[in-house]
Amino acid sequence: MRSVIIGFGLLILCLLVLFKIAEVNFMRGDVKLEVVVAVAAIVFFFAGLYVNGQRQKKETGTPATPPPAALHSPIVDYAQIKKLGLTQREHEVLVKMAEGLSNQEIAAQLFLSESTIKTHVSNIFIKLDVKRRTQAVQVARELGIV
Amino acid sequence: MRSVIIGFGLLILCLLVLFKIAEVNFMRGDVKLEVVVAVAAIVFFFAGLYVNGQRQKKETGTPATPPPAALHSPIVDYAQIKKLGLTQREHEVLVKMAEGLSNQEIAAQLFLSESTIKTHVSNIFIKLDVKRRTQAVQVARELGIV
DNA sequence: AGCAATTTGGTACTTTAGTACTACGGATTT
DNA sequence: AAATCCGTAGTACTAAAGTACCAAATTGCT
Repeated sequence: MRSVIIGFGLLILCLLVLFKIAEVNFMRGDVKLEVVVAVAAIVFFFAGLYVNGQRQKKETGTPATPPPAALHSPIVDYAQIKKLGLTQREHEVLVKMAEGLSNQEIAAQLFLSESTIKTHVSNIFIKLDVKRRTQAVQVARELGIV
Repeated sequence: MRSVIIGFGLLILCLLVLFKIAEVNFMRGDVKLEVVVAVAAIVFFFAGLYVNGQRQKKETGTPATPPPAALHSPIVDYAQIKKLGLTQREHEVLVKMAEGLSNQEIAAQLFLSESTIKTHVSNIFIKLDVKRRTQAVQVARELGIV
């Protein structure tokens, strides 16, 4: 968390510096508007890539912090998910289910119909070999996929 | 894949339009350089986020170390239980609920009728301030009482 | 281009969960 | 002794969950 704040601080600082440099050069007529915008675009594009990359790293494994009795651990065992044959969407629904949401609430959060959620839920049950959602959550926790 | 191309095409189109609008307005002095750059920065930042998100979706397989994850935490916070006003029986039912059992199954295991379990479950919901059993389990885990 | 898997959505149905009461015996407290 | 809490159980109802199908559009892969 601290590194994220520091990182962002540095990024903002760099951008402010670049900004000033660009402004000065632009006012002198050395640089065109297009170039300034393009540089900003490229920098932020990669900033976006980097930020998302960092976020994904946490979910991909890397026991950065030892188990502090974490509740919904960010450590997700993707190998296990693959082994079970769970799809991206199904896993997404499973996580929402573990958060205690109803089918209707999950549908609203994912901008889907309740029917779709029910379909996903049923498929999850088959793949996890369970009969109820509470059981599914229990198994999912045991397998480290939520 | 096609949607990505279409999306990028639209994005580029929008950017070109915005670009021209910005240029015109900028030349007229209506808009400041900062605003133009900021808009470009924000758009590309989210574009970066989106692109990485799509990319990550494909790489689901990760040979991460399966974290055994001590599920059945034997550490139960009795002070918390008391604070919530949960009785022994209610806590007992709550534990069974967290194990993914149905009301019927809990009734069978505790040699009670399903009606009794329903009564307990309803009282648990009131005390935990939740609406569904999955939510109750989630809250119970957070509070360390299961 | 074509096939398999994924995602989304639907209908119709059964089952389980949950709500809102009531009631009663036993234990504990006042 | 009266009041209160706990545990038990019931009825009658509504809401949600779950099952079993089907179907169509997308996407991934070859």
